[in-house]
Amino acid sequence: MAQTQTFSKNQRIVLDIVEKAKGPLKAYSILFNVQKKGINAPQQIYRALDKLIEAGKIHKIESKNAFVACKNSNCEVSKATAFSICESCEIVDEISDTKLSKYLSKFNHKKGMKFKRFNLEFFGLCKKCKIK
Amino acid sequence: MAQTQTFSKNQRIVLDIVEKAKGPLKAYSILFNVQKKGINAPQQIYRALDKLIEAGKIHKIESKNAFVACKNSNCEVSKATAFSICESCEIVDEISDTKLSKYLSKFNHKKGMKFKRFNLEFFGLCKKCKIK
DNA sequence: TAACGTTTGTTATAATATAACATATTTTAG
DNA sequence: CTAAAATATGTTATATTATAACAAACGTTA
Repeated sequence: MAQTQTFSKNQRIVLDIVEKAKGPLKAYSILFNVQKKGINAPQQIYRALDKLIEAGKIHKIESKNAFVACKNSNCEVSKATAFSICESCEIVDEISDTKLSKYLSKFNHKKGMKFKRFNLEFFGLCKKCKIK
Repeated sequence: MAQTQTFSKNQRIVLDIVEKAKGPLKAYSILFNVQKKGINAPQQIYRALDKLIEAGKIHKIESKNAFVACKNSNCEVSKATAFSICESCEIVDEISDTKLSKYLSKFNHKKGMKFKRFNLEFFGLCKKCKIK
């Protein structure tokens, strides 16, 4: 069941910025965006991001050290994420493909490791950048 | 055909360290390890790593900012990588599963993006850490 | 209301990565 | 062979990303 989560002031401010952004945001770019709202230090951003990631509201694009809002409204805990990243324009899309997600969630390592979480990042050229 | 690649002095030094390591190494830990060999600056490490990654000899574990030697001798260009990472002891294994690799290589985004490369990172607890 | 957990604010610093420039070395082509 | 081009090196400085540590405020809840 989709539990409505309650966030603190700073957490709401950060989530709001990331949700309104067109693409992934870097932590320090979030910081510059919220300085007028009284947030002054990186710590405050990273702390909020940590909680929001835990809650599945935000994902980290590891290869870019950047953060995006979760597009899958049902993705309460970010334990199965996949993204497509254009190497040219750097546009990032969250992939929500049930088959892919199921396939990977079922995947188990030979060496007896049971996976709790995965992150998949695809790289290529998006439609627009292919043409150029 | 497996083309034998030739590497420069610094590239060989860095590759050697990473290949001999038991697990992923951080760039600065590589640096400290090679200072006796006359490499003094991070630049030199990062430059060597870049080339080695391009050549598929080394992969970057994005979620850890660390580098491992490629275990798949046939993986000349690192365009399809998958790793299992223990969240407790941080041990990292390169997964070489032909089916998985084929499945993901064939995967295409709805939005017309053709993928050239992917990186997949699974997280969980390894056998040893599950017991503890 | 006291005790506890969580969030905030703040200063400082650690860790990761790149810029820029001067040389040197290796490779390629004429 | 040799000039030009490409690749690699060495070096200093700096940018970027992230965490440590501590004090104070807030908010539950027992």
